[in-house]
Amino acid sequence: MFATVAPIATWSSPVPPRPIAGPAQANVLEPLKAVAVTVRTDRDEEIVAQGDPARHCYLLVSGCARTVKLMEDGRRQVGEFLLPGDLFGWEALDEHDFGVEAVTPVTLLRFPRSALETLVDRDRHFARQLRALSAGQIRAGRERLVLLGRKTACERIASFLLEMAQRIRGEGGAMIGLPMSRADMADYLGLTIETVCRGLAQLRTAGVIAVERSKIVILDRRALGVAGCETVH
Amino acid sequence: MFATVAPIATWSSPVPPRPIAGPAQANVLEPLKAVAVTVRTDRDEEIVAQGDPARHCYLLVSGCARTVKLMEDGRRQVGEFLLPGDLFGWEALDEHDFGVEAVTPVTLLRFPRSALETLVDRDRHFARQLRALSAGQIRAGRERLVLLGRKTACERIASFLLEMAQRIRGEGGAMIGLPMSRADMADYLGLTIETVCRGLAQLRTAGVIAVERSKIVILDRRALGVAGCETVH
DNA sequence: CGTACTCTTGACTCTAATCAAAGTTGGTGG
DNA sequence: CCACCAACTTTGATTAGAGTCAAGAGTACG
Repeated sequence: MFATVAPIATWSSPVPPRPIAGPAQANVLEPLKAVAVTVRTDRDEEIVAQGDPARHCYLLVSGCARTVKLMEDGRRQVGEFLLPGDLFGWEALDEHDFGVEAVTPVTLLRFPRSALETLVDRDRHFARQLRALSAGQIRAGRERLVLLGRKTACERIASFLLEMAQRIRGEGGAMIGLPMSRADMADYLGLTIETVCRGLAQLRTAGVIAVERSKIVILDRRALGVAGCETVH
Repeated sequence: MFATVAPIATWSSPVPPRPIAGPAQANVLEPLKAVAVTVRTDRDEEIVAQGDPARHCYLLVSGCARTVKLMEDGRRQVGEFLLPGDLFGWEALDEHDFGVEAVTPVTLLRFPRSALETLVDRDRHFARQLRALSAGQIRAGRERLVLLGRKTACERIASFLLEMAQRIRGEGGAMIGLPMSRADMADYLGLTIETVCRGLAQLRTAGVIAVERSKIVILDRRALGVAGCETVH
């Protein structure tokens, strides 16, 4: 079925906030790479434990990771999904408030937070990029507040799919391969696994998307935007 | 009743992330004050409209304000409450994604975002402070994600009271005067007015707090922390 | 003193969670 | 290569927590 679905459209929306280490920016991180250690991790392995002393920062090179906060009774909230080029941990104070776990096998660069501090003080250009990164994080966080505080289950799911479609940007067209399980999606969206399934089913029935496990095709981007209460960008 | 309630305790928790313009830091903003305009606004007046071009930043001097996102159908999410010393708007890209409204009559300093950019580039000390501020914002935002994504109504309310108690730090003891209405609290916590009332009533019945309109006394801080799922700091 | 507003409480509804069970899929080993 | 197993996903039935609707109480203000 999926092999026969033609690419529907290329994105007309503006470029998403670009990761700090995207192709065009890779050079600004060069000084850090000198002191960086490459780390490889298997699926579901822990990269940073919640509460770890925050000595290091991480730059995700390949794969997908999730940041996680676990409550004492086991309730779990996924903070964000990290994709290649995403930086984690520079904003820690004394310790990492969220843990980091591999969603797929991942490769990361690990370097001391002090190295980042030094670079920021020395390199005005890098400092500006880091500022832009912070601003993007803060704004994205606020968008999540609206999602978690005021959107319905189905709206959250639609918004999530749009976000992922923008960020993953696979080879061809509107098909996206979601690296994370339904459980991860649920904990990201403040829902349960079952509700995520039902929401996807509802969007499928409405003809907005096609779903097959982790592969999702956006059939009607406009309708998905409406379903997610995303004002047209 | 409230006049007879003795102060219960002083806070034993660590200092909260300090606003950038608190007494000790006031000096670093001096260069900005030269180009700043003082703005005064009445209760419920709009200070920044959602979607305004982001030419200015604001430093709240006195009173309380809320940042607000309105969805097309009228659903509302309060992003944060701004208290004296809080900075708003530096993180905007092209436009302010949230509006700002006065909760009480407020005084603010308004200055061009470009002035902040300049200061940041020139003053390493200030840049570091701004970085600390961003980091604090990001961490606070993540805490909110857990609150909105995974906590029950009553837990959200308990967490909120603790946050406000820390930030407002009134003259005497455990009594806090909340400047915002139940509606503002509800939109901050992703709840309805009625649910906020019921949650407060529940905490009152449990003997954890005393409530009278906007005046709230924390009778049992430990129990409130437990009710809010706040791991002991 | 009256009016308008906010807050509180009650009754009922509805969305999403929970509990339960039946498909799917992919990986492993025979 | 195929069968089996464990994990994940999907769907269904029921429950619970928060939302909605409604009415009344308390306050602040003119």
